Parts: sequence; structure tokens; C-alpha cells
Amino acid sequence: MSHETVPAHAPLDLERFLPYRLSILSNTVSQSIAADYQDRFELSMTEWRVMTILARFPEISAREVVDRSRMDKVAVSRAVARLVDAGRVDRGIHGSDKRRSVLKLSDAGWAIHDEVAPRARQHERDVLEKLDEEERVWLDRILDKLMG
Amino acid sequence: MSHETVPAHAPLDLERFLPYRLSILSNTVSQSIAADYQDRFELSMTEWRVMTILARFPEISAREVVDRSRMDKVAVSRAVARLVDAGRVDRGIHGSDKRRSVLKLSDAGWAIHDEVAPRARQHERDVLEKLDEEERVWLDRILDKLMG
DNA sequence: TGCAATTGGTTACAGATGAAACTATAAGGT
DNA sequence: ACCTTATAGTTTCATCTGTAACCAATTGCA
Repeated sequence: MSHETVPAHAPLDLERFLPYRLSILSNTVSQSIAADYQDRFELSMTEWRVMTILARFPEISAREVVDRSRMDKVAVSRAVARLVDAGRVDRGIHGSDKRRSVLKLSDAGWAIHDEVAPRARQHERDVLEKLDEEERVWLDRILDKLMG
Repeated sequence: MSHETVPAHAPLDLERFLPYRLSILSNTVSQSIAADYQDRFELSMTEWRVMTILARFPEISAREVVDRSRMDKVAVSRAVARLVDAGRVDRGIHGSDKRRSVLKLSDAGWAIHDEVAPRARQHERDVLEKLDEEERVWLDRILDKLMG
């Protein structure tokens, strides 16, 4: 029998590693929703997110979309450009500050929003249905604390 | 006063929408860990994940890495190629099936693993510290149910 | 007023990603 | 043995993404 000279490696158990589990879960859920509207409307996830922000806060600037969504500035710029291009968002210019855009959903944009939003909500319900009411309350509270 | 002809839009509240919250949380957590090793070792997240799998299951094929990690086949192929290139993983060929690779961490690979793994675990603890013990138990249980 | 620093937004580039096509080997059925 | 099908892994291509550089309008202040 020999002395232990090699340090014992301590491999991570990826399956139980929180960041990994979150990443898998998040991707699975987001992908299943995105799959639903990407083909039907040629709408990327970023574009959809911008649309939901504009649905809730009409007439805001791209900057405000960034602030409200934690999305990347460049990503928002590109998404808005495509949405304007597709006639789904109307872009105006702020009266007193010519740098600022003023964005809102067009009628076509609203039509898509009104079709996609309920389906997205349904997906969320499908996921949450795996939990009982007590677990849903805890999850909500835990996410708030983790993201605080 | 007029009849209500326009249907009431029902915008999603992105801030409270589960898939969105998961996505933000997951990105925040994973990014903060990845930032730690990406610069110091020029190691991508995919490569690091492959390394953790090989640490736990030495002498497996790329296929088994895919199965155990839910990662994309192509992503694994590329990550392994880079790791082999960098001398962090040794690639052999399976005796009775020449298609199959046999992968394991090299000494250099283990050295990196042994430095990164504890730091990754520390990051996980940092995140979980925002919760009390009861919440941690619930979170674990909830993730299991959602991912079941 | 004039000029440096800031801010809103876009562009350019470099790296990451995923679907599909491809190569090579193996397995299965006749 | 022969031929079809399946599997391991790589390559290709088109798209996405993030960082940094950039432009134009605005603000702050000497």
C-alpha cells in the first residue's frame, strides 16, 4: 500500500449543478415557445420580446426597451430594425431629442401580438402545471430572491 | 360614448413571465461563472462542460458525452477538437469500433479541471446563499419536477 | 459661446451556433 | 457475400450574438 500522492479530483456533478440545471430548463422552455412562433411568423425570440415590451409600454424609445428588458442594446437595435422593416413596428422620432426613437406596434404588430401572447401564456401554464400550488408560490418567491 | 369594438389587448408582463425570468437568471449565473475561466484559460462554456463530463466519466466516447450532457452533437465535436488540440483531452480510438472515440482528460486537462471546479462550486454557493435552507430544498425539488 | 463628455443608436467584425449534408464504419437481414 | 440501414463524428453554410468602434445629437460647464 502506497502513500496517496495524487490529489483526489473532485468532479462536478453536472446533473445536480444549479447553473447547469437552470440553463437546460431555461433553454427547453424558451425553445418550445419560440418554436411555436418562429416558423409561423418568422419572428425571432428577441423580436418577440421587443414586441411584448412595446405592447405594455407603447411610445417608448429603443433605450427604454433595453432598460425594461435587460436585453442587449445591439440586439434591440437589430430586432427593431427588422420589425420596422416588416411593418410590425412604427418608428417615429422624439420631438425634442432627434436621437431618440419613438416606437409602437403597428396594427400588423398588434395582430401578431394578440395571436402569440395567449399561446405563450398557455406554454407557461403547461410548465407550471407540473407543480402544485404550494410549489408555484415557492418558485415565484425563490426566483424573486435569486434575481433581486 | 361608443361601443367597444377594439378587442382589449392583453400584453404579457415580461418581468413576471416564467420563461423570461428563467432565461435572465440562467444567463446571469452562467455568464458570471464562465467569465471566470474564459479569460484565464481560453475555455468556452461548452468546452468546460465537456471537461466536467470527462472528469466524472473517463474513457467515454463523444456520443456518450452528448447523451450525458444534453449538448448538441456538433457543439461537442467542436469542443472536443479544440480540447484535443490544446492538449487538454486525449483522444483514442475504441478497439472494436473504429468510429468511436475514447476520450479522457490529460494531465493538463485535470490541472485545469482541479482549478476551475472549486471556483464553479463557489459560484453556485454564492447564488444559493441568497436563499435560506427551506428555500433551497424547495428549489431542488421544483427543478426536479420541472425537468422530469 | 465653444468644446469636451455623454447618450441614443447603428455598423463592422469576429466568434458561436444549429440544421443539414457528408464520410467512414458497423450491424442486420436476405 | 451483398446490400440496405444505422451510427459516430466532421464539415459546411447560413444565421445569431457580443464587443468595440463609430456617428450624430445633446448636455454640461468653463
